[in-house]
Amino acid sequence: MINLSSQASRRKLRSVFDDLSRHHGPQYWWPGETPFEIMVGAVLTQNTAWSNVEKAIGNLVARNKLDAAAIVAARKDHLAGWLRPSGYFNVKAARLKNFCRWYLEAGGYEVLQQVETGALRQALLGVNGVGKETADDILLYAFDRPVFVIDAYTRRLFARLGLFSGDEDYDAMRLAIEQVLGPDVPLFNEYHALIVRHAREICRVRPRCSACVLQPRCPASQ
DNA sequence: ACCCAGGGTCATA
DNA sequence: TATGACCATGGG
Repeated sequence: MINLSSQASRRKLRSVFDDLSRHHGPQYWWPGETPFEIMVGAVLTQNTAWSNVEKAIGNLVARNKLDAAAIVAARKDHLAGWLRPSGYFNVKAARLKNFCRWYLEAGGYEVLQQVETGALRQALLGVNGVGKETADDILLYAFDRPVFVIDAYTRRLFARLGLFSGDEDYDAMRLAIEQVLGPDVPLFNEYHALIVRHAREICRVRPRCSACVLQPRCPASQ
């Protein structure tokens, strides 16, 4: 990893954000009406296109099952059926049940909002099916905690900008960026949203534009 | 037909 | 600690 404490790296991280922000405008993330819906979406979007997640959440809403107690009470095969469009539906049915069981036993949103960020992160990581990125999505977007989410796009972008080698440990990369840019919840929120937006709506339409550095096999970055 | 998606777990070495 | 197999639908 390069020296992120240098002024050059700091300015680079800022200027990339400014460019993305000017280009795309505000993103209003995370899509979802409530913190609980954001948490459900974070689990369902694991390695999955958001358009498919929306269908699964739509199924839950249509059956009045977008609720932790209802999900815990539901039969697993029924839940899997509702989650089918989001892929990995058997795995995700189990994961979502695990998460909801923990969420209820922990006391729900108001209680969890009182928990210190590091402890809350550890608790989330203790849920089978919640890994680091999912936990950080939940911390940042459902609990408004100053956590920088590291996903595959973020690794590619920062690696190809020369800020990282790309294969750093997740938390080493996260902490380094958090030190340089934050703590700043609105900035972390918008930065991650812009990176995903940039990959989703530009690179596919114009595969040779500079944004294609976010794609797995970018001809302009190898 | 192929590639990819807003990952994570588990078994194995 | 570090790979590899596995999970699975839907859009480009």
